[in-house]
Amino acid sequence: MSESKYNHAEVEAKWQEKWNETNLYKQVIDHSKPKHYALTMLPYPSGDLHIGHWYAMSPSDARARFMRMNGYNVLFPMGFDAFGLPAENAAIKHNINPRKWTYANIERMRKQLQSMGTMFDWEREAISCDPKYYKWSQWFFKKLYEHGLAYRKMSAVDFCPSCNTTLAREQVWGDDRHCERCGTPVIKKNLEQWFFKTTKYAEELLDFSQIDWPEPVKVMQKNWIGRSEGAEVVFRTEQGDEIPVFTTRPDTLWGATFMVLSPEHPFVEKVTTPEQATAVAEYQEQAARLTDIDRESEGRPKTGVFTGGYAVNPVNGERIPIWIADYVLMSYGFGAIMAVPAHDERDFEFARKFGLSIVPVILPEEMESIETDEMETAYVGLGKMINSGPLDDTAVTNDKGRQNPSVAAAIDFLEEHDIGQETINYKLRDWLISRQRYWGAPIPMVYCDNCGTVPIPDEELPVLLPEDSEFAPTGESPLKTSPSFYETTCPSCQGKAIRETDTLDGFLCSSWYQYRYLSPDYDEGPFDPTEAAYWLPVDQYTGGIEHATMHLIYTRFFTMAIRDMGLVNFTEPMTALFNQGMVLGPDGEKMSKSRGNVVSPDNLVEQYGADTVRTYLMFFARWEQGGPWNYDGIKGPQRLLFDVWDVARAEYTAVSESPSATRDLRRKTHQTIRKMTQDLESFAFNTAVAAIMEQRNVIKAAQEKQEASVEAMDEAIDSLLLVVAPIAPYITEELWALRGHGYSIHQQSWPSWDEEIAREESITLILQVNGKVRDRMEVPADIADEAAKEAALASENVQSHLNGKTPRKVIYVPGRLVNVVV
RNA sequence: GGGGCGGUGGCGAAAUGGCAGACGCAGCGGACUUAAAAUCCGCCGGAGGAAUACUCCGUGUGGGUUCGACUCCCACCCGCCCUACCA
Repeated sequence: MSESKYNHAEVEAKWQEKWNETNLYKQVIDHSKPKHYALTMLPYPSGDLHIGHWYAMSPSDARARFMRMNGYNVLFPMGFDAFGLPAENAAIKHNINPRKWTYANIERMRKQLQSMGTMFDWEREAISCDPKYYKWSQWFFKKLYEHGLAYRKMSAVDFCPSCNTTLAREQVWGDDRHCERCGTPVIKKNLEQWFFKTTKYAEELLDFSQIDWPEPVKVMQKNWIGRSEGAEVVFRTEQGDEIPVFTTRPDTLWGATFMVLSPEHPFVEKVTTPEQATAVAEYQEQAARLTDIDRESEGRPKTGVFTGGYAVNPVNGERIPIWIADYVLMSYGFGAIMAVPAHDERDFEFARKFGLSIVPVILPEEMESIETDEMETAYVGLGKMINSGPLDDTAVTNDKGRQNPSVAAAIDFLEEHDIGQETINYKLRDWLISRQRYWGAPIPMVYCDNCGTVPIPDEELPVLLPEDSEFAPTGESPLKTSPSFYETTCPSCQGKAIRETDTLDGFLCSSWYQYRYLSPDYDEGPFDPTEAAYWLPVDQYTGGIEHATMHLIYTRFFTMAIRDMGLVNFTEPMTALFNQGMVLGPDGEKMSKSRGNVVSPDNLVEQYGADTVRTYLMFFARWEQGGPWNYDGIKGPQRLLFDVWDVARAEYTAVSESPSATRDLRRKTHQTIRKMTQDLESFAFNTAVAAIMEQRNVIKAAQEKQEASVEAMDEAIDSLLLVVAPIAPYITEELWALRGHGYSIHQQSWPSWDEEIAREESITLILQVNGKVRDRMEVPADIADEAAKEAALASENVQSHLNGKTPRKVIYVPGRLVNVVV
């Protein structure tokens, strides 16, 4: 049929050049069209693009192209999240300056991204390690500081002894609490660190009413934020120090028979008696040596030491011992608990082990009395309060917080007596943003003996990374090796001062990249307000679900914070989100360099061409599902595109034209347009490709038979090219031109369908008896209810399965089936 | 322990509560070819059956709702991922 085969290398090179020359993908403000800001998560420039990048980006690109053909003015930018650990570790390994290494990678990856045939507007590219970018990351840090959202404090942080750096909570992985990068078990270390007050927005972050995000992401964020309703209760030591605790069960307060402090609790030294000092110090040392896995694994027997000190239970004046134990974490609540062994498993185990007293204060409904000695485990169920003075007999239900009568009564009691109050506690912690690393944006602060902590004035931004610093980790911040960097003068008093030598967490840079894309060269502010007014917020975000609890919380927090500064006028950065699944390695495991199962697309792209690889990636799995990589099926999409090439170039004549053949072809054509529209709208790329294949099959058969009209064939081919264009942009552009249409196919309108033409004339009616298929027959699609039922009862097979019984009920499901019930 | 996602042919998968397996891959048989590749035609969940007649079984397991369940409900098993002594 065709003389020349499709040469993907030639065609792709040709159109890439033409697209560049003609600025086909330049995206500018156009008030005559509705805007659509399509955003896909930007990559780390840590090497080459792997198949996962293609899997994430080419369907996103197809969606953006689809929106453009549907009349939207689409912004679809790309950039590089170029700061942070992955880039730096790789640079260290290759013994080359992180900047040179990063930019070399960016060069390569940008080419690979272009070869993918994406419609990215490269004039909007933003690179987070570029001084003109991080100037504004630093500016935002200052803004957060000025608005009381950034503070510095001494803090025990997760520390990787191998990478020599602190880690964010999110960078500590796995059951054994290991370093995300190198797998080394994490230890604790105390350092002075900068934090952002993410907790201030904990409540608002729980409100998802303004966003159309996948349910799993919302649930994961909700769990991550971890809201608990309860009470803060102030206990007092015998020395008179106040020790507040958080509890979700203030109704068990009368059963608090001892207190437990975290070994790192600041009051430990104060409450410890001289006799116990040695034991306490030893225990603290031992706890500090343990990694969190050892401390936090649930099956591990409880350990702890008595401090010798006592506190007073504020509700009943009981003198209760104060212990320290590593099952109490400094990082949650107040780092101290009231222990109610009768009604908490952990406290029960601890009390039994160390012979501490157990006082039940909840009587289970079905019991007359509850005896401590007979308890084999803590009782966590419902019942009524006992041994609780004025609150005795209050009902205890399973409800949370004030919904529970006993909790409500206890809170009222606390507040009346001024010993505590209702509180909500969150698992969410403030965002630690200090990094003892070279490859990040320097934190723009100086420390002056006279003036204290002073921000760098705006006109002196950016604080540039020094070139003369060591960048390999030494345990100290690398910038401490550069006196020319840290020795400075105080912006306030002009006296000698020292710069902050830590750098910003890369997640800060990626919290606002969607804003920098608007105007990557703009220097009057972080983004051009004119661009922002038109494009923001992001209409459709796409990316992996693995970012559910870090990036996607950070960027929401960031946007809420800058909204409160008046920098933007919306709350949510991304209105809609779609999560694609992950392409796993061929072994079914997550791809990683350490596992050696990373798949490069380069060979495939060379052999099959970008269009085929794109089409295959969209076909090979449900997009939100992903799965283990294999390319066994790539021949399918390859044959599909070869066939498209052949049918679109065929000289077609209708040898024996028949109206019904024409009608059949047109019906399938319009059905395909409808299906493609619905599927691309809903990210169902795999069934979209299947629909193209069906249309291909129909067109091939029609060309064979030569019965459909030339007009119907032209319509079939042209609309096929249009609906395939977002998926396979090169081959369709070439064929569009070969068929004599104007440049470019990607600027055409999405084809519309006619329901009348798409409608089926006849259907296969399924005939069931008692829900089992017994016969089927071709009937007109618009068959009436009665006619369908009659036809069903007339069927021999149906009659034979009725065994002479009288139908009790006959159900007709229009267009589908008749079910005869006996 | 908590949470999320999933379990359908040899494989990837499809299916507003309505014909389970669309669309592909691989495989098998045939055509073309000196041969292979490519291409084309046919078959392709299991069992019985000469059969494109028909029948039975079949979407992790067991129940339930329904005229009808891959789909909804309850209980459980398995796999993957996240989280975890969260007071």
